[in-house]
Amino acid sequence: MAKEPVQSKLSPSAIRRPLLRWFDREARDLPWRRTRDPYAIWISEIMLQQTRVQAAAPYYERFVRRFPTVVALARARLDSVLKLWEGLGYYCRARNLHKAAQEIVTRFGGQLPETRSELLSLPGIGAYTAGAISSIAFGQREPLVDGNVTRVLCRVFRVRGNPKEAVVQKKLWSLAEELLPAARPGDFNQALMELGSEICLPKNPPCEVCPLRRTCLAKRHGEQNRLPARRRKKPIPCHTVVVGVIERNGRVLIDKRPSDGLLGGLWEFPGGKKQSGESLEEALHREVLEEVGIRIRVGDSIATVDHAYSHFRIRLHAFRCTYASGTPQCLGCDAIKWVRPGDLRRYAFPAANKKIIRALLDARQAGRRGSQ
DNA sequence: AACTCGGGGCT
DNA sequence: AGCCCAGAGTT
Repeated sequence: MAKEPVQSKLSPSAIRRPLLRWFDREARDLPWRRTRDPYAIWISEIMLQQTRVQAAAPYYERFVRRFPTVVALARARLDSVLKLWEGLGYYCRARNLHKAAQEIVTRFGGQLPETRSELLSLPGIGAYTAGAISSIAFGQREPLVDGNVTRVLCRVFRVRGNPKEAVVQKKLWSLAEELLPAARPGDFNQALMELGSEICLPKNPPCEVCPLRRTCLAKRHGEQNRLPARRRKKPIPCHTVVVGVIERNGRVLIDKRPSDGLLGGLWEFPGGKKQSGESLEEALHREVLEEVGIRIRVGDSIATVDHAYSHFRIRLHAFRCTYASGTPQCLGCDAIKWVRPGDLRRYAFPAANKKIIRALLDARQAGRRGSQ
């Protein structure tokens, strides 16, 4: 007995033809669509993981200009890769990219592998990215499912389960595979994502201009705003964080975060989470002593910054401090350094720290003007 | 299956 | 104040 198709109600060609025709007419002119270099396409796909096109585009341009080949990236220092990645988020992507480049040199002679399974063996390349590179860069008939494709398929085929569940995921991948044509698989995959990004929006999609308006089952049932099924999210905690810009002899102290974990490999000002019952100043004394082993004097506030991460948020208080006593040592970090404020730009900092740096340099500039 | 891991733009 | 984004890796 032959295996039954996952969804036989809609014929593949009823979706392929209008979708590809629409894509040929409406596809955005994106930087990574102007190249056929698998290396460049790989870079773009890593940058686009959980990241909007508009956010990734300028990073992509800078990155491929600075590191034009696999070999150039493999030879680069990780710190310079992180500096180029600064502000883009999910910094493990930069570490995996660097490591994968070195593996491509040693295992594949510097050429990106073409098969899905070989691509999957590289760090930072999962199911989606393996499908994207093999189909877009190498023209192979490999499906992909991302957030956009999930929304499109859940609506067109009226899939009502929670897309986070494994059984629903499996169904979506099966649908994507069945729809995929042998000709132009890369364009078809991009067309599905483009539709999710431009027409099949999360809320109030403009179905009347959608190329799939005649086949979409969600539209037929008026359920396009209820699919895909929403998952409830837990409330996220808010932490109070305090950091010190510690000055000594015209330099400030920064430390490098451990390479694994949150914001790994980036630099920051010493500090940490305030505990309940503790004042901001007490917390700062304690955290600085625990992290870099010195005693400080706490001065004026520089800035207070609210910042949201994926699964928690912080209110960050930054204080101007001066060194008091003790020898700086690397207790809860990978490295420490005294740097001139003007050299802070050379180091990769998290976004919340960048806001502090800006406030710091602005105040410094104002001080100079005032003294003249 | 549930967590961890950023940052920004839109509603 | 959530929601979502061309997801991957770990537990």
